[in-house]
Amino acid sequence: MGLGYQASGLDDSMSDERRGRPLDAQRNKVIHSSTLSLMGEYGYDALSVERVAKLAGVSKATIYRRYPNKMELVLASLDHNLYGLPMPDSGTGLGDLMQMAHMIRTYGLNNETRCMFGTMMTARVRHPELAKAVHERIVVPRRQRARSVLERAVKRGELPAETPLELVMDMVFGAMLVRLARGEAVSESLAEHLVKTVWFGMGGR
Amino acid sequence: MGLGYQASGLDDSMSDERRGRPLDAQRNKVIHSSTLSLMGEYGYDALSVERVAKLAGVSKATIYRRYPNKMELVLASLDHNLYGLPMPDSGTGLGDLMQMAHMIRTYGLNNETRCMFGTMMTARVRHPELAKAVHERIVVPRRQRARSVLERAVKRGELPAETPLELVMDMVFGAMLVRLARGEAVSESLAEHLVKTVWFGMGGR
DNA sequence: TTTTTCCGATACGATACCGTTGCGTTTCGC
DNA sequence: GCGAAACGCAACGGTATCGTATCGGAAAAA
Repeated sequence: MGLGYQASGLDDSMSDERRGRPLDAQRNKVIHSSTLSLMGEYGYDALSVERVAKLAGVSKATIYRRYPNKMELVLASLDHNLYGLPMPDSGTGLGDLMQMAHMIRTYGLNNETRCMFGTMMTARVRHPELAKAVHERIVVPRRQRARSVLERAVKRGELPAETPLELVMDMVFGAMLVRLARGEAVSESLAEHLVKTVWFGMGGR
Repeated sequence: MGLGYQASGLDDSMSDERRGRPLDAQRNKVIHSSTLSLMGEYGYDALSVERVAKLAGVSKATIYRRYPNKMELVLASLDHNLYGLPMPDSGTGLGDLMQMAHMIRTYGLNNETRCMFGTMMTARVRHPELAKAVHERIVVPRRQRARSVLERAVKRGELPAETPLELVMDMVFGAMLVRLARGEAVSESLAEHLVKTVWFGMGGR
């Protein structure tokens, strides 16, 4: 993408040919995680570089030595702190979908997700590149995984070939998200009901 | 509640006993609509009173003469600019649900909705009263209407008595919302597919 | 008519944040 | 060790915003 800070030698894969003391990789991590943590608490607008520095126990100059501005700091943090995405494999499509719903319910319904999604929605007009980045680096991978799972179900003949898979995922995640937005819990039985409604409503078996 | 500006005589229902020139009701309207318009464009954080004043063609002092601070301005604007909520009545529960989905699709999938919902999500930690206000004054009335429609369908025997009506609404609106968040359109046929999936998945007839 | 209050304009202080810079110190490659 | 660059600290200029205050003029109640 040609981001400025990469030209400064931050790129991991390339050998650092600068002479003096190198950037401390340990500090990169704490900066990234602090940034994401505050993003999940405040959202982009109310996130300040000073707070990131304080939380990370790092000087502000140390941050600006790595990234030219706040936006690049956030974008880089999004890149470097992606958790793993385990592929469910219960043997049946319905079981897989249920497992994914369970994972969302367990790990995805928290302040971070709500704030990150809220930021993505609010930012679309004023900070389109931020919205795009959150979408590409957080939303897309998860949707891609879900799509793979559902495509497998179609191949198995558990779902009709013409099933709009996008809609399946939108219904499951969307329903959970609006409850998260309202601050309401998603019980295990509700999640189960949700998945079954979508699955059988789509003609699954 | 004891809001400051009500003590200043802004309360509509009570007779204004102050002596001099009264507040211009015409200016109230333009201030409220300007506030909501900018809320739908920027979100709460990036909303500035100066911008509201400029858009409304009004002095900043005129705003602060009415509301003690930015938060009260936004809360009051949310109160005073609620559009009507027509009740669908197509004769069948499925038709009603379809009509509601159509209304959301036509009037609800825009920048304002996205930004307002995003603000509600992002604000929940730092501005809980704002999130609560958006919820109570925008979300709740719409959900109440949807619930009434679905309860009628249950009474008619078109939906099982034990149907979790909350979930029905969450699925329909949630699926549309996540598409809105991603900036993707909701076609007429997709909305139809969505509603039918929920309806028949829930055991409707 | 008198008095009270609104209104627009404008300036103001306070605060917060961005991004930059300088300095003395520390760490690392060579 | 030497030199180069990172690091923490701190200060800075610039900008934006909040909320207050002051002013002259206009409007409307009393």
